[in-house]
Amino acid sequence: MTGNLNTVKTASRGYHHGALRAALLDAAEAVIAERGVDGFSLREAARRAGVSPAAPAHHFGDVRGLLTEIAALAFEGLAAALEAADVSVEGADRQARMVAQGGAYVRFALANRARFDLMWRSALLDPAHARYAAAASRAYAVLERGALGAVAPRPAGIEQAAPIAAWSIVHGFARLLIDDAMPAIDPEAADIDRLLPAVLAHLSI
Amino acid sequence: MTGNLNTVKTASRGYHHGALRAALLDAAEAVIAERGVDGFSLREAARRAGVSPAAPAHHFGDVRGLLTEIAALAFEGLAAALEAADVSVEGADRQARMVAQGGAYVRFALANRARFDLMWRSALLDPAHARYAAAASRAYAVLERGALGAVAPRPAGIEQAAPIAAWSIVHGFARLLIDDAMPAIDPEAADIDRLLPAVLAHLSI
DNA sequence: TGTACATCAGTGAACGCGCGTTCACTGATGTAC
DNA sequence: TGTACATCAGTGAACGCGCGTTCACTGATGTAC
Repeated sequence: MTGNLNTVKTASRGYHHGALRAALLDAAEAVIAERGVDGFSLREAARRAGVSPAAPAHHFGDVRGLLTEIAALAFEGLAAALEAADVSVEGADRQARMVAQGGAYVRFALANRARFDLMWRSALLDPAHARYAAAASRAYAVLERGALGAVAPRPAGIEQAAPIAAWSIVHGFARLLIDDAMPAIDPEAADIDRLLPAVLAHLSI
Repeated sequence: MTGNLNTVKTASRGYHHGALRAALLDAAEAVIAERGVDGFSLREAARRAGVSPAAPAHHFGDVRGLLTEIAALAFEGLAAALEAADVSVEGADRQARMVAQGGAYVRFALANRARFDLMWRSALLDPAHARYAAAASRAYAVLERGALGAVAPRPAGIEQAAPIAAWSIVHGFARLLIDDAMPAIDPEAADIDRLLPAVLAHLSI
């Protein structure tokens, strides 16, 4: 958790909270970060926001609504991180842009483990949620642009193998780290900074 | 689910079941396949095996024990699939072996979605479980051998970037498919058979 | 071959738990006139 | 500027639920002699 990203103001708190929606999002993010996605509960989030268990319904409908909102915010954060990485290598060739974006993708996942986990738990999310769907496809569009190059003509053939390959390798690397599948490597340490470029070097776009 | 893999015999069933351990594993696999990992419950597995909710404890200790056993079986299945793929391309070059194993990896994941999901849910599993740990590292060893080549001298440098790159790309591709992150692609259809080689073509080992 | 007995693999009722959601409600806010 | 009133955002108690595990128990099995 990176803090009260969603809290606009801390109200003096009478009967009406004033900024409960944001407070609930913050609390829920904290619960997920501490206990993992499986350890999340709506009641616990309400408890931390200092509010009755029935309160969240006014803002999010049900649990799924709250979780999907969080996933949407996470996708927006990922898209922004990818875009920033792309801007930072303006004018470079496709391979360089891909490496820059790939690094941003993995760094985002490691810095937001629980959030990243939630993003892909589709069983818990509402696919009809507009903001969520928009954010997810925006993130993919940014990634695709980086991998294909802004001016590369889209081959008329089947699916885009190049961006899928790029997405797959960074996603797989991030997931294996997050799921503790590579115990020899410490995700917190500088290992990643050395290993990631070496891994991405095996990808030719 | 591929069926009663674990059922050795169907006992006539008196007070003692006769093959309850295997029956519980089968039932648990069925529950996970139907309802997903999050939808699993020990009671439901016991119910399906026709047995009291206290019975599983005699064979697996607790839920974690049962789930870890299933994950261990899944890792053994994955290792076997990878090995079979490797044998089928005996003598070919590293790239060809990598593609063969990569295909086997993705096919295993798609044919065993819930099982594959469970394999990486480390929060639910017991890392001290001997069979599980052994099966997981065996699977990785097979993959590494395929990616590096049996005779390739291990570079004395840092971590093995090549096998990690190969693992990452196939793992990422499989996960994105399983998590419904690529809605344009139907994991069941022949799409995969066309797309996967094109994706793996971007990986140079 | 028969018998005593330890061990094993089940039972089923009960435990306490925390959950998401519903319900009738009430206090606060803000708008129309 | 004051007042009536609709709407909004909370309360807190209660609902029913299914869960994993514990417990004292009992029926079946198999082994020693």
